[in-house]
Amino acid sequence: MSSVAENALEAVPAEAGAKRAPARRAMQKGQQTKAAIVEAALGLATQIGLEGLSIGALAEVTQMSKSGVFAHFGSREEMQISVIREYFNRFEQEVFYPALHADRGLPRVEALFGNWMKRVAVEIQSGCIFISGAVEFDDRPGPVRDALASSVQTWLSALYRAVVLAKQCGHLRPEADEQQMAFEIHGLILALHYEARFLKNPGSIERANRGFSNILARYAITSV
Amino acid sequence: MSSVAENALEAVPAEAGAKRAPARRAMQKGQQTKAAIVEAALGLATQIGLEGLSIGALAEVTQMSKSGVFAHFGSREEMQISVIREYFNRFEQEVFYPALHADRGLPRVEALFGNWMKRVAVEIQSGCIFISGAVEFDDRPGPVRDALASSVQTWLSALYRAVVLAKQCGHLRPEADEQQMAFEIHGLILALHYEARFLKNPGSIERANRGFSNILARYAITSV
DNA sequence: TGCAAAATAGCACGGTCGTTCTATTTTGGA
DNA sequence: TCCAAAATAGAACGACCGTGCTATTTTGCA
Repeated sequence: MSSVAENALEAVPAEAGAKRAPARRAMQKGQQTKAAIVEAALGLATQIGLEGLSIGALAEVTQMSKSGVFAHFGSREEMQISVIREYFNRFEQEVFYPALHADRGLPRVEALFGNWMKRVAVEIQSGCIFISGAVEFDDRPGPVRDALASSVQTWLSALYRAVVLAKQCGHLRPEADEQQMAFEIHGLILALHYEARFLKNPGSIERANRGFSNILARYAITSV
Repeated sequence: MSSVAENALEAVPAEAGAKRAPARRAMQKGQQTKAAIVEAALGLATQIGLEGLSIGALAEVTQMSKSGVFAHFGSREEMQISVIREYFNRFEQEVFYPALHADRGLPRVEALFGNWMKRVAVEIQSGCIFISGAVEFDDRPGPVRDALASSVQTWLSALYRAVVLAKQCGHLRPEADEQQMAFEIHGLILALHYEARFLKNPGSIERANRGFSNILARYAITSV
């Protein structure tokens, strides 16, 4: 077995107690509002970053009072963490779970990368919290950084385990280094985001896809 | 010839007029102070980002008054741009120029990457303005973004031209795509910065170096 | 050495920030 | 329908922000 975290993509704990509501009833008014706030915050955060988020701006967008918004979280940090959780959940739904329908091994790795690419292609316009947040919090310890880092690690570990599985299935050369391969894939996504979103270089998406083909050509068994 | 900017690493103009001082005399007091402020600002900006820079914090660090600091720039944006210029100059001195001593072709590409790696290895602790700034300003048009983007483009173009030269020297396979190669190299640097600085994953430097070897193995002529 | 000019300080302004405290309104089960 | 509890609003706070204005100090050539 691998030396990396076994527990997959269910890391982030569920909302700390969750008010002990009678199991499963329709959402209370408060939670609906909170969900709407988080939704709006997510939209803002992808564009201007987690640090750019402010209670005041959020209140304006949601047509509420500052204190009304604030009361749902108790602190700005908790609000940021809620946004990270929501972002992570959507990432999971959009990128990770659908890829599980692909066959174990190389097909699943390709599906993971493909879904990731689809998402990043959209995020060229909207922005990506995992990338902007990493820069904002790489030097700032605290619960927000922890939530962010654990979300990212969970996803990267899932990718890594898919690669390990591919090797176990005999789809990769025996000398292939799984961590190395995951690292190089990560680099392609980051270069795409950087060059397309910041530099606005055209053709970045094609280059990322070609880069992935190159990686496959290096690590995969060519003729089976 | 290539379709990318011909003019190399001397882009950023020299301080707008430069006060028309009688040619070359010892630095006036004001310029010394300004240099000291920029130096301090550079240290702050690499850690907390260009957006994290504040006149007040800068005044505290340099033991000056807010207005004293402010007067040297006239606006916060101009101060940020000064920092970008200084960062670019040092990057040039440290990464680009020394590599010109290497022979044209693959040796020079290797030197560029090697110097870049040396710098990023340090920046795992201190931070990199080209990376954090890209995230902070990818959605914020204006002179700061322009200064940043043009600095980065200048450097990436220099790298690209070195790759083109390598191909012209016959060091690369004829089917090698120079833009593609530069893109993949950029990805390695970004992945290194992300995984080492934010995630604190050990072994990232080695992985970036191995990634570069893999790229060379793909694009370079193996036996000459 | 004197004196204009440059550099720096001090202070105040209007604005935004997160947060707290205290009403007021709304909700939903008994 | 009533009423406690939950949700929301409103106002105020201290802190920091960039910037403009006016002294005051320092500089460096004549």
